[in-house]
Amino acid sequence: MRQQLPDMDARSPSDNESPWLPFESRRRARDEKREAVLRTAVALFLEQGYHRATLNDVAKRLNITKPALYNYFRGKDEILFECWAIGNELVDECIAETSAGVGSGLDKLRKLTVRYAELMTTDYGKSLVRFDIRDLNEDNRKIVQTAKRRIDRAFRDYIAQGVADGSVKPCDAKLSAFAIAGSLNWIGHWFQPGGAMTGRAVAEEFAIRLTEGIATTSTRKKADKPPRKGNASREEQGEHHARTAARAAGQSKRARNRLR
Amino acid sequence: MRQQLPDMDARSPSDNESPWLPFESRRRARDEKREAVLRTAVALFLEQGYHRATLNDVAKRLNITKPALYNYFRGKDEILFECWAIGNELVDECIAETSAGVGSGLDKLRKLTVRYAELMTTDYGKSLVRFDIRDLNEDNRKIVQTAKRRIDRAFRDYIAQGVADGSVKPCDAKLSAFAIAGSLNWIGHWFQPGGAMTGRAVAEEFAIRLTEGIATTSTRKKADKPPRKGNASREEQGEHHARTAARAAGQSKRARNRLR
DNA sequence: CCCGTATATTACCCGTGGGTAACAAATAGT
DNA sequence: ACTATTTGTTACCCACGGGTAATATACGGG
Repeated sequence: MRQQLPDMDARSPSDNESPWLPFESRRRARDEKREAVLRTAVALFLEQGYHRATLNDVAKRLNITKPALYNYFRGKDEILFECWAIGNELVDECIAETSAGVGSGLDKLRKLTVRYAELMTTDYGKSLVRFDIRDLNEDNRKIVQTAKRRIDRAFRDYIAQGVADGSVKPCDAKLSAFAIAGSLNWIGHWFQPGGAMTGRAVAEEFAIRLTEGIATTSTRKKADKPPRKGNASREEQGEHHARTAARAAGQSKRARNRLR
Repeated sequence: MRQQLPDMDARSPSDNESPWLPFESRRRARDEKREAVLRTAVALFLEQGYHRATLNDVAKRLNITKPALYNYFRGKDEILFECWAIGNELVDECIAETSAGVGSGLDKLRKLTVRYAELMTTDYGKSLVRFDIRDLNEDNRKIVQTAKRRIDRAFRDYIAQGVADGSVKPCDAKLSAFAIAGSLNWIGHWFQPGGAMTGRAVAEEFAIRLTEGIATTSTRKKADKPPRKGNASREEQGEHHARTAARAAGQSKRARNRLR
């Protein structure tokens, strides 16, 4: 009786994909649905704010009803935490990649800055800085706090390393890290896709701007030509999607938070 | 019957002053109480977050009960807005003072940066960046958005002015302003009084650090000696308190938001 | 001394939204 | 086909907190 026109849903195979087509054909992999919930939730939490966004809103956007969400999560705060956790995995990958690479302290600082900045233009990245830690339960709050310290440590270590190898002017690593990370975190508050600049463009601009104050070498090597259409940046975009896919596949640990 | 021991309250004349001594002697200037509500509310909203902090909490901390708050405010969101408005007045004063002064674009940018940074270490300053605009009604939200644009404009104008007069390297004023203001705004998220550095110390460090990247002249003139005990900085502290007092007295416009 | 106004209290309303219970439909295995 | 399991649904509970009504207390002016 509620068989509303299937044409409406067949119109877009990967539009803003919800695995739950209105009522029928809801056979699908569990984890796929779980991730769909998180995608929708993080978007809604960012749009409306965690407290204004209700679970009914989340469910409605997925063509299901609120109690169905409880098949995948214990409650609202767990959804919040899982959204954050995905963002955190992405940050961890940034740090891991950067640390694995070669280069001076300044090089690594810049590399991390670019990656982190671009992450801040995505939903899961924003969740790292716009969600309120106090909405989590005791355990998860501790996890988040520890992770935040880890990120801060990464910035600080690269700066200290740069001071040691001469690529960075002598400075207070702690304060410099706060200054840089703060500026990057703030991106998560104002960036909106669809604006004048892409996330990648913003990231590259910020990386230069934020590090040129403490670098010993001048940053002004190339002219101000916009880095559009460079095959290098195109390649990196591909890499980005590869990373996202890899994360989706390798969510190993969190994936078995299942209970039932 | 509820005459709880007056010793407990007589112990501290200016401790964490609430004009409502437990039950008696509640004759006091109206505006003084109104401001006390705001002081308490902003502190609580920052501690707990706006949605977790209840009006009962606010009232309890003032030794009164929830409905009494409605003698001074129409509702919770108006309290939030008024807290924000005080912070905004303080910012406006920073901008006005800076614009009134003399100096190059870089000088002004630095001056504003110092003042703004220090403001971010205070409760009312934090309210500017930690309160969620979406908790306000339509009208107030517009006011806040306009004010935010004004602040951004100030940073941008000083940078552009600096580029024009040669004190600032040629750069995209918009992005540079975002980078600087973002870093400063983030102070409001991590600074806690009682830490290793005072608000003023953080402010001065950030002002140097954030502007040295775009300045044409090197910032490294004086050594790293902490600027304590300088008569100039002492004078500025005095000036700061004078400003605070002036604001308390001259809240002219908002003060007659009275209705009844 | 009495009354009006301001300001506080107690008692209450009620919308909201997270969470649960009971039940139904689809799926997979045998 | 029959049944167990998964995964939905509908209907409900109830704690919480913003907001209001009715009322009491203090103060200030005639």
